[in-house]
Amino acid sequence: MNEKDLLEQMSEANETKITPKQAKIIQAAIETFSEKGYAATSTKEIAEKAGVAEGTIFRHYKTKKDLLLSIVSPIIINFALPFFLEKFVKDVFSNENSHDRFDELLQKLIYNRFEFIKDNVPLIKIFLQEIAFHEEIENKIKQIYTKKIYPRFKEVVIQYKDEGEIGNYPVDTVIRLVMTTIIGFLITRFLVLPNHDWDDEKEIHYTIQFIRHGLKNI
Amino acid sequence: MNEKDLLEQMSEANETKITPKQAKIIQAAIETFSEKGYAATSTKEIAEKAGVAEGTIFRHYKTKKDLLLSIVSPIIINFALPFFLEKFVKDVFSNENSHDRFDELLQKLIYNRFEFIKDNVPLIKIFLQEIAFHEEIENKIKQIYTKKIYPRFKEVVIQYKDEGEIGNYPVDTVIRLVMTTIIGFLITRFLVLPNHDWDDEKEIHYTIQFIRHGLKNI
Amino acid sequence: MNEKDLLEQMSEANETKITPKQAKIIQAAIETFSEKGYAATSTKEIAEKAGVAEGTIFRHYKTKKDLLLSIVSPIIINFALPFFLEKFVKDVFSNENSHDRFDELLQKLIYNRFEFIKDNVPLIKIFLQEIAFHEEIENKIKQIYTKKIYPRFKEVVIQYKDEGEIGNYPVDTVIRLVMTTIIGFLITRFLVLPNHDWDDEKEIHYTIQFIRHGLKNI
Amino acid sequence: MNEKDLLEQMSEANETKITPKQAKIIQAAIETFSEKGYAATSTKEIAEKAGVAEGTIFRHYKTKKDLLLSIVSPIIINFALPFFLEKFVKDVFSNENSHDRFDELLQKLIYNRFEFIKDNVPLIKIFLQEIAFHEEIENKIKQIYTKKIYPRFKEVVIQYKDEGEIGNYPVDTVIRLVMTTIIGFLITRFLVLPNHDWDDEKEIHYTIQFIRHGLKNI
DNA sequence: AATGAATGAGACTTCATTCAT
DNA sequence: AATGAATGAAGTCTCATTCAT
Repeated sequence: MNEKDLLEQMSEANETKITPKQAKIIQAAIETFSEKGYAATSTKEIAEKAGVAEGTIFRHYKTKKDLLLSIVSPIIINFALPFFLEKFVKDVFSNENSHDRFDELLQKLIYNRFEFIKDNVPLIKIFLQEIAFHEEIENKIKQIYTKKIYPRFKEVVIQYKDEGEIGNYPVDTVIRLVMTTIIGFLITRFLVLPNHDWDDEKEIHYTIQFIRHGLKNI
Repeated sequence: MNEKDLLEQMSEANETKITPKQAKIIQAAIETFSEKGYAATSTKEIAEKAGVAEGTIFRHYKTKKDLLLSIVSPIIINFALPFFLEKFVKDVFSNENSHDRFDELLQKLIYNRFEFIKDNVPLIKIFLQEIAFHEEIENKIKQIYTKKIYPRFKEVVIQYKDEGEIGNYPVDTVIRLVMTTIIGFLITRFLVLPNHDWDDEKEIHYTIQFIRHGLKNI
Repeated sequence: MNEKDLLEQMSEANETKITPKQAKIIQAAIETFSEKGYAATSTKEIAEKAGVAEGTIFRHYKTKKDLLLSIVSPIIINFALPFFLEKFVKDVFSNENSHDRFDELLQKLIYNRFEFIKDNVPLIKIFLQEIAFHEEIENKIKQIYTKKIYPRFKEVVIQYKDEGEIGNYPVDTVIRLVMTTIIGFLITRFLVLPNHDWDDEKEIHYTIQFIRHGLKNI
Repeated sequence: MNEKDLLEQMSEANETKITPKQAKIIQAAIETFSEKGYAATSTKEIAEKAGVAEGTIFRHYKTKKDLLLSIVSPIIINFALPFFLEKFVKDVFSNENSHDRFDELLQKLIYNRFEFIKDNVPLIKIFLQEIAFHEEIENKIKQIYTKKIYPRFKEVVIQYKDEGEIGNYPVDTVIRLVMTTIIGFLITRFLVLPNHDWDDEKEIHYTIQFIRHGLKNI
């Protein structure tokens, strides 16, 4: 059910089929926005990189900002995707051994988002740069966070606190610490030092261990 | 000794005394860059907000970018300030009880940076936004990190590993996890949710506990 | 006889039967040109208002200006229509009582044009706006005026001067005063104050009286 | 007293002294707007004709429309100028012979406006073209008409009706007929047939006679 | 030191028109 | 006949920077 909601939200752009030139425009825009930032990118530049007349951009997107939003909006939803799925919460309670389940959850969460970001580095870059300056983006993310991500996260954290996997931290603090650590890792990995010689599996393993030990009461 | 180096580096602007108009320009630039981003801010806007003629800006700063750098450069150094001080490392080894010393170090580190950011939110905002697009800034920070911050941090981590305060993580991973957690907290606290009702002391306490437990071997 | 000439001139468009889409285009064009002026109206806007694709307009009219002329040309002829008819002059001399005849003529003239304009306000608006900027329109109207309207008008005025209904004004001055007063009334009535609470019959009556007394010698 | 009001209203633009380049821009804009119409005139064209960089136009006028309004607004007031003066009404009642006074009034009115238009043909052209499309202009003229011109005109007409110079027409009809005739003459003289070989004095004389006889009861 | 008029390059956007479908 | 994607020229406007005062 929720998945349908998702698809509806996502396919605003898809309803009108994308022409090849339009695809090239999007491609070029992502590249350039990501490299130079939205404000410092000219539509002329995008047009040239896309091999299209400048006017063509404005056939498909009323304004330059429209183009930005049509690029950024989908990632917000896609990034939050796992939290939309019923499975997410169910999975958490499926295994008998709570300890292993927590481990598994963190692993899934990280690997999932890891793969997603890996395939969308430029988009993530644009997204992170532009949240600060466009209310539309900020609002959308806030809405998705408070309505979808936060409540599910909370449920799960409370469950693990009850089972003793998480120590006596306030729920919100737990969420903050977990998200901060995961997002921090991903940003370091893909944006700050993408060219560093990473052993991803090991690094993810350490990160999970860090979180799990960090949250445990002694 | 090092402190003198620092001041020298910092006071490029101070050598020629800052006129009142110039101060207003800097003030206005910080405000506007922070709100709208460097590229989306016009010098006209800065001039208006500063109550100055457009030309006056260019009397003090050759280009708009010059103005940006004159604002951003000092924060890089200031943020790294504690690591420049000899005291930093010495302190680490002063206390007999290694456990308490580690706690104290983390506390000092966080409180220090906490106060600094608290007083410089708009500057930090500008800084974070613009590293991505200006090589000058990126290079400066990389240089300071690799020459000043990283080596000291490494020394300390190794010491605590020897003393058993930190478990069997690779040094670089430890540094990453610690920095990520601290910076993540500060960004959440001051940029993502500045208006949230924070109990700073408690939150800092939890964050330190999280780091310490997270790094410990079981 | 003359009427046939007229129709021929008018039905340039009619020869190729007007399709429903074309009719909608004309309708939309009249509306928009009249509201915003020719130069400020975009073909896109016309297409949208007509519920037609942009390209469709150019299937029927080679250029935007073609569309304008196809709209404006007919009104020139239609407005001058009474003067094309033989009847017009004949009527003038038909009645025995010259005084009543003059009255009747003015009445017919005004009522005729009154009804015509009433049914074509937007077209008249376009026409008046665009004469100033399009030589084609200006030339067409000048030609019709000098060849059809002016000579007939002159004949009539001379006749009434002979009969003593019009005083010792130069013929051209008489024509100017009469046209000015009639056109002035119609423009005031339909363009300047269309929403005023007009008692049309009375107002026309006064206007005729004004003209007749104004032209009479004392 | 009223004259001061007038000057205040007029000198909005004059408060900030006009630079030579700005004067050239206004000059060029009047010429081009008058020839091709506002919408069909490009700022580039104005800049070229003025010998100025295109950007200079926008230093002085925020938008192209601003430029138009700064040109058109003064003529509205200037055209209505006589009606602002106390003298206007006083004069009307000064002469003992009401017949001569009415004649004199019409003469003054026409000659006054005649000279004004003679010196401002392009401006009048712009004004007439653009009232239809810009609410700002329409509102301003409506306001001045209803507050300044109409009430004075009414006073005068009533007075002359009392004295028997004007017959049994409704006041509003009288005003309409007089204005229509005068404005109609001026437009014919300067806009419709400016190159005709006019004997202005004679034509004005006839026009006045036409109005006076037209308004008189028999 | 400060001003603000002026600039030319270039920004985003609109437009009439064409053309393959 | 009709569409609508695509275009390139042109339109309005913004911008960082210069320079005479």
